[in-house]
Amino acid sequence: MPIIVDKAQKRKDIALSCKELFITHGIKDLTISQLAKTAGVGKGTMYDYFKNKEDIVFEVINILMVKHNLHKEKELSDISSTKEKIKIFFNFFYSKKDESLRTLYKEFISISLITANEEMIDFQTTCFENYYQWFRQILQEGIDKGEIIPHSIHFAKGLFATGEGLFIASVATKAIADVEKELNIYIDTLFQLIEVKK
Amino acid sequence: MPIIVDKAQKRKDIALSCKELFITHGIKDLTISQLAKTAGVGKGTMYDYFKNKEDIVFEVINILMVKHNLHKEKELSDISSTKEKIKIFFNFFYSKKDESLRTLYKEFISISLITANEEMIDFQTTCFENYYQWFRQILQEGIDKGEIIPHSIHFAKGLFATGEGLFIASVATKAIADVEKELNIYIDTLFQLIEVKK
Amino acid sequence: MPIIVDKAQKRKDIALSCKELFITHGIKDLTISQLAKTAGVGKGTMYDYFKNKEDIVFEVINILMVKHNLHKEKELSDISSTKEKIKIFFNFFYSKKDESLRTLYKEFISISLITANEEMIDFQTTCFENYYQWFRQILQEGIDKGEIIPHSIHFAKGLFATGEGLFIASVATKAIADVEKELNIYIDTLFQLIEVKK
Amino acid sequence: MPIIVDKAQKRKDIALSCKELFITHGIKDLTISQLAKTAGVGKGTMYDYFKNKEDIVFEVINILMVKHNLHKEKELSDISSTKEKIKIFFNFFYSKKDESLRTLYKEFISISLITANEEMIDFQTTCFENYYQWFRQILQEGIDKGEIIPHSIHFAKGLFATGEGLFIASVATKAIADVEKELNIYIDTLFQLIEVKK
DNA sequence: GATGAATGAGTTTTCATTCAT
DNA sequence: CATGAATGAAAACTCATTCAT
Repeated sequence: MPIIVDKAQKRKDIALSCKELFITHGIKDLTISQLAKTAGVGKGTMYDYFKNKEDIVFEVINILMVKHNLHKEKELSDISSTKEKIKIFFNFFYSKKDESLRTLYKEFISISLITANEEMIDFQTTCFENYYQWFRQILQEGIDKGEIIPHSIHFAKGLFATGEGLFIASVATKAIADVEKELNIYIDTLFQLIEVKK
Repeated sequence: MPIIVDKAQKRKDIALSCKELFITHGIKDLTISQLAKTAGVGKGTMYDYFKNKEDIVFEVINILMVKHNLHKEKELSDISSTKEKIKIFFNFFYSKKDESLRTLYKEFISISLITANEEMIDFQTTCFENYYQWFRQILQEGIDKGEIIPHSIHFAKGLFATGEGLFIASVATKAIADVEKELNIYIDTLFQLIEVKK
Repeated sequence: MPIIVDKAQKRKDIALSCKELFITHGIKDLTISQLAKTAGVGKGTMYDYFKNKEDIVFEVINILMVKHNLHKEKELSDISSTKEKIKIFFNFFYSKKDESLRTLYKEFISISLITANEEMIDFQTTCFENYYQWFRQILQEGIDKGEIIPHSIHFAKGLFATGEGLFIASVATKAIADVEKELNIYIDTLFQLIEVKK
Repeated sequence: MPIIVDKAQKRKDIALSCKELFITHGIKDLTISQLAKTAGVGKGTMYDYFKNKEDIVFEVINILMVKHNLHKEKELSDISSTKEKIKIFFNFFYSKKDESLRTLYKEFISISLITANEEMIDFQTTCFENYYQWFRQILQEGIDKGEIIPHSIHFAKGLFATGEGLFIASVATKAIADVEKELNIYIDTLFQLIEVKK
């Protein structure tokens, strides 16, 4: 009787074994050989489960993202203030806890910008829309509760973009020394305008 | 007596010869050999003027950026409305005219995120601060003219980040079909809040 | 199940295939490509088994040295005269039979003098000490048999050095037309002094 | 009126300017560019005075050798003991004072063993014969003075070879920790045999 | 199902040498 | 006389991918 392997699970297992290596060594400098050795499988096996190196990164990000989202969802459920929710969301861009995912995310954006294959774009699109919907919902709830003005719903897309833009600037330049501070300034300034004065 | 060459000028000349190739073929897929051939010089000559491939991109971006800035400055001087100025600034992210620089800029961000050498970071920092100051000045002038509320000055950094964030999202995802529209929505929404109602 | 290869054996096999080429063309003028082609393997395979070109030479010398030593040991066992033994030992430096190893050895010394990595030095040290011990033993046996005076034991290190020095001079100059003759003169002169007169 | 340049002198001047660089950086790792810059002349000029890089090394060694020989000759003239003279000669292989020339000499031997062009061989031959004659003369004088036995004249060639052999072994192996000591052991042992007992 | 041995195209980079001025 | 700009051949080395077992 042949051994039946849960392909999807093994794919996840291999990807997770590689996670640490990706975080410590960066994506670019890793070879399939190293990754295979780390995962404790043969090089050929890597190709049974992944199309190529990017595909592995892809899976790792995917796993971490899902985990991160679950966590964030829970975190958000405890918060009632709209502004606070937005801030909670944004702490991905600076919290110590998310450092490894952030490192990976940075590299993933970099790869996405150059080698934009369909799957990557689809994945990034899903992510973006997921977060966009999140913002939409948070803002809508705030509007419904009368916390913020109805108009603020239009900031949903822009808000995420601002976070990502500041994050990238903080990584690629010395102009943003403290992302957290800058994000907070931005959010505070915005909320002074959109909060309903009672 | 030997020929004395204006090194800086020749560097610029070579870089410009490569510009088109970079735009059409992308940075990653070009080899020094191809670039040298295109520039009509030997491979060794390339290494006399540039440290490596990135250094060439660097020079190209630099040249185009300076040119772009000069042009934008002129463009802005004809405009008096603060909101319009911001929009003018942002059309870099979607105007047909800036497409090639944009393509390059995208790849440059990508490289910056991964191979962060000191020079690149410094260049990116200069760019960021340059644009940040621009926004600051535009907003300050608007405030001084009584067009927008004093508080809006705090959006300076965030505004550029929003532009860049939306741009990246537009490149890496399908979620932003029309950057121009999204940017305009964002700016319009924001200005409704910061414009001084008369 | 994958093919499991005896790495050490294959290393030896490849090295031996390259032997002839090294001898006829010299080390310096050979490229990994040529060597790979000669060995009938791919360039990458060469790098699977050897760190670099020097490492291949290293293995070749190693193999030939071991073989040579075994042979010499046998040759020496048939001889009883101390002087004759020394001569037998030295014929490495001129015998027709050892020409190829000698050619390689010459190049190896050359490399050792310039690129002194730890492994090479260790190998050379082992060789030197091996031969030194040989001389020591030969001389000691001669002393024990009453053939030569006890004092001669101090020549052990010097003797090997003299051989090597004359060999190098014979390769690098025209001053030593006939190494065999010079070595014999030296040995004969020395033995006239250290032989116990009966 | 054209400037008349003393070709031979300028050749010497350039070579001497390069001396330090050769000693500190080794021959192999220096480029003509660096040497030209160090000598304060153009690359083209280097080719006016030297055939190639080896030719420069050649000239440097030549100059240093001549200087060294003059010095040694003077040193020897103050000594009367034959044994002491031999030792004085050999201290080239370990004295602190000759370290730079020795470093260069080592590399020169290395080059000679591989790229044996006619001129190098001729130069090495001249050197060898020069030293050989020196030893011959020292020994002959010792014989004439009745210090050492007539037979010792046959050691002339061998003696130099022993020195060189020990030197090379000391550079390429860990087996000769203290060249000075080994050389002295060798000479002392030999002189016990060839000195005329009074 | 799994493996790891084998590959070779492809790229970067160096540097001796030439030669127009 | 002197120069340094320009060259391009040449070499080392990497690594994603294949495939026989």
